[in-house]
Amino acid sequence: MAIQRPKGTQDIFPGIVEKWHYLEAHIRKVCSDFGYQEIRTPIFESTELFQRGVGDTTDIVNKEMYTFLDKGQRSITLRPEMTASVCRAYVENKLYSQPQPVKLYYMGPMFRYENTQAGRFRQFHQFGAEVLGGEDPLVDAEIIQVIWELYRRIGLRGVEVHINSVGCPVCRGEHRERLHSYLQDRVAELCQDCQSRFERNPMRILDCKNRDCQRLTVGAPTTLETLCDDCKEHFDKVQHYLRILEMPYKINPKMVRGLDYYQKTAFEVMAEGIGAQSAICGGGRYDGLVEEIGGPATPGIGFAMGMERILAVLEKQQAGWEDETDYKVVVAALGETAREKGFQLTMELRQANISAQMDLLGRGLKSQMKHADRVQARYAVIIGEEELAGNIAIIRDMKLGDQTETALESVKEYILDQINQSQREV
RNA sequence: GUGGAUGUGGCGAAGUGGUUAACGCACCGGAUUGUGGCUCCGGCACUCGUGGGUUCAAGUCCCAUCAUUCACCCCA
Repeated sequence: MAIQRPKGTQDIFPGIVEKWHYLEAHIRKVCSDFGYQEIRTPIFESTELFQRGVGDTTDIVNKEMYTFLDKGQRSITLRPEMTASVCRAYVENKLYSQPQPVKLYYMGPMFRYENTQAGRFRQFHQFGAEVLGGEDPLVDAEIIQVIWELYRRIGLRGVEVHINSVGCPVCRGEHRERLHSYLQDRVAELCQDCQSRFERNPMRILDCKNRDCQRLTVGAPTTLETLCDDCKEHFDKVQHYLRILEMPYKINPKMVRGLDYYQKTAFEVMAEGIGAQSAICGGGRYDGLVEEIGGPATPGIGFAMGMERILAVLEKQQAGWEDETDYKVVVAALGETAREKGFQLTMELRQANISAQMDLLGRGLKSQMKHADRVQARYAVIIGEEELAGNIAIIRDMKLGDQTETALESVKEYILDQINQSQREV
């Protein structure tokens, strides 16, 4: 049997790749408008980075990493997310000595060994942004605004922003105690996962999807109820700023994100109509992370969004992307000498930034014309023996169906004129 | 890791045990020996996912296996 692509990966080819270009272009523009600069980091890193950065209790580290030993017996992992990498790069390159905060964004493939389903892949793409060195709640509001503004520009509708505060090391202890005593008597009724969470990371029991667990946590203390003064003020201010920007959001006290490094603000964006995996973006504040991986104490916040999922929502809405008006030219030449002339002409057109193609298979005129139609060429330039003898070419407007003759050396000028004219009409 | 669904030519899709496995689209060629989009004609299946089994006979039944897909967990 022929070799096929690994499970959970995809080939993106013409017809679809244009949608990626569309999304990527908007992402770059929004980031640029907000003053974020692109960072590119390695696709693989030391396994230890993710173990420490993402957290040992997470599913990502426990069961989803692509980890292998390289020939030097180093444990290497294909990045499952990029926040840890960005923080590593920040520390390693001493970006903390540059003007703060450092505002970065990235796009690229991530890898997680999971079973696939709608909206879930083993190699998928994320766009994300991170702000390092800024602890003001205004930073939180700005970064959420980046997300919202992108969605506004690409016309994404039907999404909800959920926010929450999961507290900080100061107030987590109290929450943990109160949650423990609340659930103490009913631990046995929790699902298996939550029974182990009870000791390791009880907070996450709150957003367990198991029905029994949801029932048991109906009146359970949320992190919001136990926020320390600092966290509470921070959360209030984030909301205040979001309101100033007239950004709609919902407070979801039970949203506790799966990664260990989050504290204070956490947020998630949900979409409908793309299957069970409805989270299109997630993020939060991670003030202890940079220190955790060996850097100076540095506040940080960021998000990541799944580009496949964004495209899925756009597809669902049938929201398009602008058609690029591309004036393609196909040069149809017959006979060796004409083909040589045509080849030169094709090059000239391309040098003038006109998309031009020529038959490469030595086909007959009919086939070449048919091909010109198939590739939706606006103009066909026909050069045969007769034209060659008269040093002319036929220029056929494929859309209007009429054609004229012009001197061989003025073909380029003629087509440029035509293009200019029709652009003025539009 | 767990559960369900599916697996016929490039794509979509008939086929409910029995001659050379429909059809549509796409692709290639021809009908005007130099001109597209419509029409007509023709071309394009050495594994019906793979391997076993049942049967005189299997794409059609059974088993296994692989793949795809949806869902659970979790996440983007």
